[in-house]
Parts: sequence; structure tokens; C-alpha cells
Amino acid sequence: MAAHIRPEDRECPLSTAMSYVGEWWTMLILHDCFDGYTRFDQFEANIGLSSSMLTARLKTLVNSGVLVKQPYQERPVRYEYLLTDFGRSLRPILVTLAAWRNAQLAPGDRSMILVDAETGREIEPVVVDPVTGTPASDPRFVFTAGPAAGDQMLSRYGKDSAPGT
Amino acid sequence: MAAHIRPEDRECPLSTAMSYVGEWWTMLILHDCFDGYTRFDQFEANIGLSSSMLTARLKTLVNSGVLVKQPYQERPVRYEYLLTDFGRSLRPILVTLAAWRNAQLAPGDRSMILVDAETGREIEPVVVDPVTGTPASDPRFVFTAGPAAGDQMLSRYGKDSAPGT
DNA sequence: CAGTATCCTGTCCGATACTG
DNA sequence: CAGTATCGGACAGGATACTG
Repeated sequence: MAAHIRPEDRECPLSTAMSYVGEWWTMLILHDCFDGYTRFDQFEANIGLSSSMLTARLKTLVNSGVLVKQPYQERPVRYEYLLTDFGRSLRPILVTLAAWRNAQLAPGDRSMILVDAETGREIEPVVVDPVTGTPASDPRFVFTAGPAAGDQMLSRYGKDSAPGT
Repeated sequence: MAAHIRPEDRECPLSTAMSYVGEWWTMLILHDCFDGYTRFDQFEANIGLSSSMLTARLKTLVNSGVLVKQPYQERPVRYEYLLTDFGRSLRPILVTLAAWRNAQLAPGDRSMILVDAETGREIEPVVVDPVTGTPASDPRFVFTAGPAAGDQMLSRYGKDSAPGT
């Protein structure tokens, strides 16, 4: 996905993350992958996007290292698309997105939920500080410039210019 | 953002979430808002998008209930954009996105980090099951059809058709 | 300062047709 | 089955100019 990463991506982790998962279809393909689907026609049927778009999206995902394309049979040679470790690392993002929406719905109105496969218990995931267990929504947690912040970041996060937090 | 919510959004929480945060600029504006910025020219300067696009994005965010537009002075009347509670609920998503990218970088290479404002300690947030504290990346957690799943969802999540999970 | 209006280009994306 | 090729409409988004 390097192709459409913009210059400021070198600076902002949010922009970089968005360059990977910021596209609608990409998330849906990823969702299929996490559900165990691997093949072109499965994606096409499940997601309902055009084959040319699917080709383009898969190409991008392979180029960015999220998926690998592997032959699963010879003669004729057929390929399947498998998540890499890097691709699997995107799962918490997907989980957080779905959890955000589900939290707005009554439990009975949810069409897709996360469950513990062993017990069947529904999970309502939260983002936390692993050290204390405090939810990330706590206002004590704020973004600030990191060690690698460039000039433009410092102009935003230097203590002399940032208005809030 | 209802304007470009697609039909299947009624069914899939992922699609719905993406319709709110799936656009590049929207996330960056939100980031500014969480940092305490509220005004048109601040967004423009920080993010570097064209004024016409900014107008459009702000309009969408107000229409979707993420921001409210409020006058902060009369004569001439000037407006600022404030996060609603609904808007604030998006913060864990933003945090998760930034954390995902930062996790790939050496600590010294991070340009923007989450810290505890009181202690200065850097936070590396994780998505967990709040009941057990188990990270959401654990493969025991799988997506499945919820009570409100329609026919097309059942065709994906019914036990006879899903290949994985 | 806080936008609106207009032009223009590039890209998204569905539809359709074709291939080994 | 697993794509590729091409067309065409809609929209994203930068640049520029204008307004109270």
C-alpha cells in the first residue's frame, strides 16, 4: 500500500494506519480472512464487490504484506490468499471497530458479535492500558509528541502551542 | 455520514463503523478534536487540507452527530466545533489505530505517543476482553452471527457454511 | 477569520465482456 | 474457477478566487 501512502505518513501513526485499513473494502476483505476465507470467489460472493476492484484490493494487500498469495493446486494453478503475521496484527483494529458499533446497539440488535469459541460467551472488547487496566477513554491519557517527532509535529505538540490536553 | 452509508450497513457493524471513520481526513480532524482544537483555521493549518474539503468534512461530522457547531462569539458570529459524547466514543478506535502503528516502530522512532498526563508514562494500549483480561487477538475469540443477523449473514455464519473459526 | 464557489484532475467502483 | 481489460459515471480532493 506504499503506493498511496502520503508524505506525512512518515510522521503520523494515525495516517499510516489509515493507509492500511482506511479503505472500506479492505476491512471487509480482512474480515473475511479472519473468518477463514481464502479464495477469490469467496471474497466476491461474501462482500459483493466487482471482480476488478477485488483484484486491485488483493494486489494492494499482497504488496503491503498483509496477505500472501499461494498456489494451493497445480494444473491449473490456483491461488489462495492467506494472512501474514503482519496481517493478523490488524485484528484488534477490526475488533475495536465492530465493538464500537455494537456498543450502540441493544444486544438483541447485533448482527455480528465476538464470542469465546470455547464457552460461547459474548465478548465486549475494550481498549485498555495493560499496566493498570484503565480504559483508554480515560482523559488522563493524551497524545503527545514522541521522540521521533519532526518539526511540524513539534509545532503541534510543543508545550507552547498545543491548546488542549 | 448517513449519506454514503450503503445498504449492507444495516447488517454489518464493521461497515457501519467504517462509514464513520473510514475516511482519511475524518480521522485526522477527530485527532485534532481530541487534542483540544476546535476551530476551522486550526484544522486547516494542522491537517493541511483544502478549505472546501474541510467544510465538507465538518458538515458530515456535524450531520452524523460526531461534532456540534457552536457560536463562540457574536458580531461577527464565529463558530467552533466540539466533540459530542458520541464523538468521544470514537476515541478508542483512534487510540487502537495509532497503537497498531507504534507497535511496529522502535520506541525511539515514534512521532506521536499516548501518555498518562499525570505521570508521563507511555501507554501501549491493547484490546482485551474486560471480563478475563485476555487480549482480543487470542484465537479463541471469533466473530459469529448475532441475534439480529439477517439471511445473508446467516449464509455466512451458519455452521454449515463457514469454513473457518 | 471562517468559510463559499468553481474548475479541474485523478481515482473509486460497478457493469460488462473476455480468457485459460 | 480466477481472474484481466475496458468503459463510463460519480465523487474525492487540490487550486484558486471570492465574500462578509
